[in-house]
Amino acid sequence: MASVTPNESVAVKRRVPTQLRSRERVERILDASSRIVVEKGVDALSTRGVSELAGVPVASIYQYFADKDAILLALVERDTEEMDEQVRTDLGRLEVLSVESIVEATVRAFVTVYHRRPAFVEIWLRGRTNSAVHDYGRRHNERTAAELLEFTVAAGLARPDTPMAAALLAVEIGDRVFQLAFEKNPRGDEFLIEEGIALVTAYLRGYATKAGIDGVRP
Amino acid sequence: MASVTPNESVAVKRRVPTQLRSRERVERILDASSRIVVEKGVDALSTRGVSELAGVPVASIYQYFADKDAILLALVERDTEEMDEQVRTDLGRLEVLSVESIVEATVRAFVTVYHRRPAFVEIWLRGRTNSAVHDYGRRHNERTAAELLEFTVAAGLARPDTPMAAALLAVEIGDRVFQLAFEKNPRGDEFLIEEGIALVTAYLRGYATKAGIDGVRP
Amino acid sequence: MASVTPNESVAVKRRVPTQLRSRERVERILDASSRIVVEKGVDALSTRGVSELAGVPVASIYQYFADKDAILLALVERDTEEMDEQVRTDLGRLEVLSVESIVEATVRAFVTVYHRRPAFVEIWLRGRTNSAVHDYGRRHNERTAAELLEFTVAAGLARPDTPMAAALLAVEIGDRVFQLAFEKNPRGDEFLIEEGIALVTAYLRGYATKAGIDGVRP
Amino acid sequence: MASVTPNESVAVKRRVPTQLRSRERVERILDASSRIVVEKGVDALSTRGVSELAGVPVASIYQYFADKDAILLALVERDTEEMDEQVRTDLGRLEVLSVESIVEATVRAFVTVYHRRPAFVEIWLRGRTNSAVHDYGRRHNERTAAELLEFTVAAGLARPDTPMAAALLAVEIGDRVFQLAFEKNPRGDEFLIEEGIALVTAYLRGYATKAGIDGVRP
DNA sequence: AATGAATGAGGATTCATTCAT
DNA sequence: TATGAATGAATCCTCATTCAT
Repeated sequence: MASVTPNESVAVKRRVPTQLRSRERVERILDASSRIVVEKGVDALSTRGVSELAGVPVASIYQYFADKDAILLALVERDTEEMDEQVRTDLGRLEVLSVESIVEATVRAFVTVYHRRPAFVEIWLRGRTNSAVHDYGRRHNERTAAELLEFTVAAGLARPDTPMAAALLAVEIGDRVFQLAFEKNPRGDEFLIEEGIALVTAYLRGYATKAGIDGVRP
Repeated sequence: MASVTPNESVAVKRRVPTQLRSRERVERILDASSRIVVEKGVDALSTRGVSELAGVPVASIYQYFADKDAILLALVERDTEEMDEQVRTDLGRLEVLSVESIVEATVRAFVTVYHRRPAFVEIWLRGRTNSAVHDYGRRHNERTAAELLEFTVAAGLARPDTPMAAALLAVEIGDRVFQLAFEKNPRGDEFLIEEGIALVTAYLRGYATKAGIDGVRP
Repeated sequence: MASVTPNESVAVKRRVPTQLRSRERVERILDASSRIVVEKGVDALSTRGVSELAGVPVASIYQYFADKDAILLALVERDTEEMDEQVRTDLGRLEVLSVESIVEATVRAFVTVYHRRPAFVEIWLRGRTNSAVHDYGRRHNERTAAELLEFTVAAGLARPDTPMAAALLAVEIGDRVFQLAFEKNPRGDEFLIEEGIALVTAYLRGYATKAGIDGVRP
Repeated sequence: MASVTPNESVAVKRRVPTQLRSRERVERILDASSRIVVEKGVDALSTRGVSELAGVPVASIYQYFADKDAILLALVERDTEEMDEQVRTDLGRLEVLSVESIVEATVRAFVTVYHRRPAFVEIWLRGRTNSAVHDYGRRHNERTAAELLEFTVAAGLARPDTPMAAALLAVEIGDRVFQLAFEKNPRGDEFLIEEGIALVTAYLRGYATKAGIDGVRP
């Protein structure tokens, strides 16, 4: 990228910046895994299958991943990060902060990422039997709930005594709405998503302050 | 080995009506499967394992079940029937019919059966990766939603134009509340169950008639 | 073998007495294993190798043997039994009972079987790293020592207070003499065998009664 | 990263004499291998395991050792040398030279080293399936036997016509006594060791001169 | 109807070694 | 000299299902 003399450039062809090669291969493994998961489900993910689809020897997979679960986990992490980022961004853009606007923005952020990452839908919404993924999902939901709770309490939207379990329930319910909405429709059933927003909002209003219900400027 | 006349010997063979023997063996297979599922999870269900625990040769299992999924399905059906029966009974006993009382009674009926049938919890709430179970679950939820909708509309509690999807969403949300509530606590987390009832009730009120909100005598 | 009518005989062809087929296959598996062990050593024994050589699918091996160790063990047991039988027979034929004649007869019985079973030499004398075989060997040596001790004490050849550990040491030493004698020479180095007999006899004389040294009629 | 002049940087690289670095790394590799062998047995020795424990890249191991067997061999050589040294020293200190005193001193020297080097016990007494180790062991026993024979004949303790095979047998028997004595007891079973000394001594007396039996001043 | 026996296909993971840099 | 990366070949074992009897 920086100043590279032609000579070096030629050299590069022979040296094939090892680290780049690695990263590339990891990506190929993840992409292959992703495709398999999307097309056949989490249970159908096998090292051999990944190896064939990625064009990478089985043994080499173990150079980058400790075991099969690690692949799944990496897949989830990759998308999860993007997801969190999207939520943060979208929440940051809100012009009015209220329980409703926050729920809606969050849900929409999720939907955006689900659209962009079909594998995520498969793993996240359907593949959580795998205990690694399951645990990760549970922990992520807990983290999400905690962050949202903290955020809304700090912003004066949620009552300070709101139980963590309520926040978690809301997140989990949202999760299930997604599961349902993406069940048959890969784009997500719009009616269900809207109802889900309404449902969660209605539930959380029970823990909202007046500001949380009326809305405030950020 | 003892003194048995040939005739008796033959008679004995005929004595036990084949169909009865079959039914008994099917039960043993289901019971064994049930135990395995409860103790080790759906993925650990194997024909060999069932065979050993049930004391029935592997090959014989295929006399009664087309394949492994069929066992799981039969297991679910058995419990599901009991579940529906419980719901019907409990709803029949209600002294006041309202969205709230119906939701509560239904949820409580489910909890009752979950307590009685730990295998059901395992399969129903955790084992739905298996696509046979998953599909059955989805279909059962649809049936349940349809029946509840029909019932409440007929009773004048729900608005006639209530979309089927709303009823289904309510049922599915309830489902997830159970998943969550039984996640760590085998008796079901009471807070979550109560919040779930509140949550679903709040949501369904949006589709209720005045009677549905105020309550009526059955 | 017993009275078989021609008709039955024909039937046999179609039914291929299942049990016979099984036994035959087990033998083939054991023979194949035996060959591999003899030719390449215990560590080279692999399920795949056995499968190929025996012409039996890998999966089928597991029908007869719980795991790889079980094969080795079966191999050892098969030969071990023969070994014990040979010792018993040869001891029974002795015209004079003395420490010397017993040691000699026992050693010679072992040599006889080693000659007949080359695989046994490999497993027994070289392959005892495998812990299953090792343990079996250790236990067998203990049993052998105990039996010989009991026998000689009962016959008034060994002093009643002879410690078990001495008998075991003698057996183990004999074992090592065999290891050494068969190390390079597949027929067993005669000098070493003779010296071994002398050596063990000399050692055991320390625990012998007068009769044990002079010899008695059985 | 800190203030280092180019010259120093180069100097540092040169400062540590490559050969020293090598020797140090070889030691670390051997120490790591030793630990693995002691703790998990010879079969558990893997290049990766050694690499991790020694903090030396797998590939680098191949700079110092041709292959895995070479590591084992080096390990054995290292301890073997110490063993021989100990024997030489202890024999040199004897005040009376006789078959008995020599056997005893030799055995005790071995025991001393076994106590000091648990890895040696593991490899030498248990790990001789590995053919490299096995062969080395055999050769070492032969060398030991030859040296002892030469020494005792020269000292007039053993008859000049004593066959080499007898000396070797004695050494091998001693070897097995050790195997047996250290089998369960990591300190070596004292009864077995004593009996072993008696046993070997008794055997070798058959080849001793009068001086060898009565003893002489060195 | 019942079943012992058989098996193809596939599972994850490990390992010693090589090679390009 | 040193090494990160790569991999072919093997490892043992499990499983759902079929079929001859």
